[in-house]
Amino acid sequence: MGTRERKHREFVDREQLFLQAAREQICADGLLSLQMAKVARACDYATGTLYQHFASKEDLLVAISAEMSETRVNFFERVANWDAPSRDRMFAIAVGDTLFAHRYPEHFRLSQFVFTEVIWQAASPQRRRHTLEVCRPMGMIVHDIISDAIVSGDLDARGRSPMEMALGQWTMTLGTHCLVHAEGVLDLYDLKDPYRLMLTQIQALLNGLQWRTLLDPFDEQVVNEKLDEVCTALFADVCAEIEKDNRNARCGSGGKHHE
Amino acid sequence: MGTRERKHREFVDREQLFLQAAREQICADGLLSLQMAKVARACDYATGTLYQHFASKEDLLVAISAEMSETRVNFFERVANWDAPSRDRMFAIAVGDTLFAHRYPEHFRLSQFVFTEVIWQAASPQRRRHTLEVCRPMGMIVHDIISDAIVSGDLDARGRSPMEMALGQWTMTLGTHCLVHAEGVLDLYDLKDPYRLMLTQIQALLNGLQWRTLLDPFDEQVVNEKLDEVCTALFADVCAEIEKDNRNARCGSGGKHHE
DNA sequence: TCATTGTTTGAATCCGGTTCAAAATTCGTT
DNA sequence: AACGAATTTTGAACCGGATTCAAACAATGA
Repeated sequence: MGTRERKHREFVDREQLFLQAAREQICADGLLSLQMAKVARACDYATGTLYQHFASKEDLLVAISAEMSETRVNFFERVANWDAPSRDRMFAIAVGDTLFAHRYPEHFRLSQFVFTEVIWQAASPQRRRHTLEVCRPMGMIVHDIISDAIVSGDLDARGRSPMEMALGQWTMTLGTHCLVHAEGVLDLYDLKDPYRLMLTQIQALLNGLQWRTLLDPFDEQVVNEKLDEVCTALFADVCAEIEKDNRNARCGSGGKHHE
Repeated sequence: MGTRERKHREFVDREQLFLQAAREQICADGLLSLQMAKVARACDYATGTLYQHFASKEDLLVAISAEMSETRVNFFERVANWDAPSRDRMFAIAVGDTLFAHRYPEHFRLSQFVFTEVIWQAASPQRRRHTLEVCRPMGMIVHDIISDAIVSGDLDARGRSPMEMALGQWTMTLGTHCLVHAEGVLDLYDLKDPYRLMLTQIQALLNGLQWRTLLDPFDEQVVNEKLDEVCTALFADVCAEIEKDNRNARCGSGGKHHE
């Protein structure tokens, strides 16, 4: 009998509904003023029902972050399936992440908050485990790119494991996301367009790792060509949406920005 | 008459007292369970008095972070006054930060939380301004190192501003701090000793930027020598304290760790 | 000494997350 | 269809803790 399955599907759908509503509220009024009761109300359910799905407010926040991460993983997968030199794919990972950041500006803000001890520890252990599981493929894809690079001779890891080699680029992108969301910090030194600057620094890093083929990271022309190549080959749709959004500011999926 | 000054000094002292007590509570019970009333109580003042100093709980957290940052600035200053090649000084900045992270393990956890939109926006504008002001010298010191590098010919910035050149290392250290505090993430790929790995990646980055004199970032020997040089020349005291703490785990300034 | 101004106090208020007993619904059985 | 057990939903009550603010207190100065 399919009654158990139907129940389960309905449950999943409702969870989706809650997540969606919560995301919209965050986009509309900011992380600050997300309220459990409002989320439930918006979906025409009682507060208690919301708690059938999420052990706490923190748990809900982590769940949203995990869901967004699935989309992010999709960006990584595009790169994984791209037939291009290993170094270009590694670079494409970074480019994808900057596009993702543009397309879903709330994601890294939320993610930064969610990985904070206070929030992370207040989420349920299952939720934490699931979230890490969702994120794992991103690392694995990078891992595989580096393995390819090593076997193909593009990179000499000198006995380092692939993830050890990845750490520089990983932390650089992560740090850039942080910096972008740390209001006022970039202004201190009046830095513009941090993501573009990051891509230059990443090219420099890849050079420093002797990842073939080397290129001149300070040649705007060259880096822009690489960038465009990635955008058209892998992220044409995303770039188009970003273009569109530039007129018609949106966020997550629908709803107007708060202040 | 010095009565106004005395008043003011007492006020500053009391603020210090509150900050100290709050720091201790965070160390003892975690960020999670910091309570305004408890902090006031611990200092034998009423809750309201605490609110004379800090507009809100968030404001207090940001204030703690700013105070810790002053210590961090001191680490940067040691490097600023060090007579060594520009590249070694740039590297020393990163080393200093890893030592700082070891010495004050709570700082970056707090800092990550504090720069979160939710907390940052809930602090008073004055507090935010002051905090940024406290942090500014760190950037300026790095700025000056890079300027030196450029004029001395160690580095060709190719028209980039010093801070643009700094961004790679900056984000890499920042990202590493984030990663270290994102519980479970490093375990996913079973990465050990992220700070040490970061130093290797930074050397690779500096090579990629063509910052003279180049060295082999994968030669453990070479990097360790650089590392030791910085530790003995600039951070002997800190390293000694870290040694000591390794036996006798402490935090901030006194008080036992929570769970 | 007394009025004025400024500071401290902590009980009362407020807010929103969380709970849970009651109400509603579902489901299997007769 | 009717019944009752099991499950789900409901939302008002509960609770913890941040924040406020009127009253008490202390300092200043005329």
